[in-house]
Amino acid sequence: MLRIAVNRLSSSSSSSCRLNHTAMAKVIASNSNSTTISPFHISDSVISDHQALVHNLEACKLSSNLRAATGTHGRMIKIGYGMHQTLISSLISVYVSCGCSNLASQLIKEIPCWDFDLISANVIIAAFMKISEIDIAKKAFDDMPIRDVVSWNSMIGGFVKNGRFEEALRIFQEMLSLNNEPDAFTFASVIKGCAQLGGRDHAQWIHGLLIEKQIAINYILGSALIDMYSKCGRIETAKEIFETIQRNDVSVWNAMINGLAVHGLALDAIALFSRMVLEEVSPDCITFVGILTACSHCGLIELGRKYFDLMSSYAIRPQLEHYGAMVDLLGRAGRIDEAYAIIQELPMEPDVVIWRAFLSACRTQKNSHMGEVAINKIETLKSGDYVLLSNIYCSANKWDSAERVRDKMKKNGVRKNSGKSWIEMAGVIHRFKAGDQSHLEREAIYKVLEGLIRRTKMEGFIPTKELVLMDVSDEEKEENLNYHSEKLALAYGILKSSPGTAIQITKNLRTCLDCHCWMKVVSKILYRVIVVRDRIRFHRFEGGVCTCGDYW
DNA sequence: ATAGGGTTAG
Repeated sequence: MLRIAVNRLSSSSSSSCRLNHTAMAKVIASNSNSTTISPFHISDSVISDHQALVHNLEACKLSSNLRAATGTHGRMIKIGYGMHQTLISSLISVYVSCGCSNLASQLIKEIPCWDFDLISANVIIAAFMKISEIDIAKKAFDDMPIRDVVSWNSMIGGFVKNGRFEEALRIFQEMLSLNNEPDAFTFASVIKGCAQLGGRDHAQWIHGLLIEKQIAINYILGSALIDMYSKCGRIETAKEIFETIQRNDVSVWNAMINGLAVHGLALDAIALFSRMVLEEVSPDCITFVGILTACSHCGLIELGRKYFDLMSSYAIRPQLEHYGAMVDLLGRAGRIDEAYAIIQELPMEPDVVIWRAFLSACRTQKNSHMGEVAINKIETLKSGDYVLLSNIYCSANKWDSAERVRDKMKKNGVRKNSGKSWIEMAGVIHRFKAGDQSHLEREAIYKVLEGLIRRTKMEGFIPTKELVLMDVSDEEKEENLNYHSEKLALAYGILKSSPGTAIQITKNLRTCLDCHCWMKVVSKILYRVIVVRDRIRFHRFEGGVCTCGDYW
C-alpha cells in the first residue's frame, strides 16, 4: 500500500541542542555540582527530593530551559532517581519541548524495561509523536495495560501530524471497535486527517459520527469541519456549517477564508473579510495570509497590495509569511523585479520559504539568471529545489545546465520525490504514483488511459514536452508524461464510475502543465466534470476549461 | 498528557 508523502513536518530542532550522548554527559556533569540547578531555587530541606525534581522539570518545561533540564537530569541520576519512570517521562517531554529530539530518543533507549503508569505513557506517546519517532510512540502505546481516551487521541493525532492518515483512521476504528468513546479531541484529529485525504465519503462519515455522538461543535471542531469540507471539494457544505455555528472566534473565519481561497474564490474571501470586520471579529496574522494567498492565486495584484498595507491598521506587523505571500503574488504575475525588491528590503532575514517562492516564480517566468540567484541562497537544497532549477534550464533550452543540475543531484544522493495522486471510490482511497504498476486492476486502468490518450490526440491535443527532462534518475526515465499519477487516478475513476458523474482526484504536488491541458480536453470529450485538488488549490475542469483560468 | 485556521517546492 502506498503512503501519502509527509509535507511540512513540524520538527523544530535548534542547532544549539544537537548534543550527542557524550556531550549530554558533559553537560550533566558540569551541572550536577552546581548550586543553581533549579530555576526556582527550591530548597531540598523544605520538600522531598522527588517533589523538588518534579517542580524543577515543570519549570524547565515552562521556560524551555535546556541547561536547567540537563542539570536536573544530572541530579536525578546523582540522588538515585535516574530510572524513575514518572520523572523520565517528564524529562523526555522537556527535552522535546526544548527541540532536543536526540536527547529524548537517547534517554528512552537507556530505559531497560518499560512499565510506565498511564499518564507517563501518555506523555511519552505525545512527546515521541511530536518528534516523529512513531515507532517509539507505538511501542509505548502497545505496551500499555490500560489506556484512556488521551492515549488513543495522542496516537491518532500523532499519526495525522506525521501525515499517516490511514494509520490514524485504522487506530480510530480500533478505538471504536473496543468500545472506547471518542471525544472532541479525537474528532478534531480525525477530521483533520480526512481533510488531508480529501475524500468526500470519509468527510461525510466522520461528520455523521460526530453528530451521532452528540459532541458539541466548538470553534475548534467548527474550523476543522469547514476546513475539511473545503478541502474535500464541498465548499457549499463548508459555507452551510460556517453559517450555522458560532462565529466569534477568528479561526472559524480563517478556515472559511482559506476554504474560499483554495477554490479560487478570492473575491468571496475578500467579501468575507469585510463581513468579519462588520461582525467585529478582529482579523489576525493568519487571516491576512489567507487573503494574500487568495489574491496571489487569482492574480489580484493591486488588491493584494491593498490588504498588505491594511495590516498595519489592525496593528499586525507583516511577518516573513506575509512577505512570502507578496513575493509569490508578484512573482507569479511575472513581476520578478518587484518580487526581488521586496526580498531585498525585508526588515528581517529571508528564509528558505521566501527563496523557494521566488525560485518558483523564476520557473514560471523562465528566468534562469534570477533562478541561480535564488538557488544560491538556499543552504540545504531539497529534491524539489533541484527539480525546479533543472526545469528552469529546460524551459530556457539550456539543456547542458539542466544536465549539470541533475548530475549534482545524483552526486549528492538526492532522489526526486514522486508525485502521488489518489481517488476515493466507494469509500476506499486508491493511490497512484507515476507509472504505478501496483494496483490490482492495473491492466484495465492502463487500457482506459491509453484509450483516452488516443482520443485526446485525435482531438488535437499536443503534449507539453518542455519539462520531460525533469525526470532525474535513470530508474525514473520510464515515467513519461502519459503515466503521471493524476492521469492514472483519472483512468481509475472513469473505469469505476457511471458516465456523466463528476470525478474528484487529490494530488500531493502542484498539477503539471501537461496534465492540466490534458484534463481540459478530457472533460470536453467525455462531457464530464473533473475536479483536481492539488497542493494549493482546486481545479474544476468542465467543457474544456478550468476554473483556475489557467493561472495557478 | 491529547484538539483549530497558514506562506514555498517537486
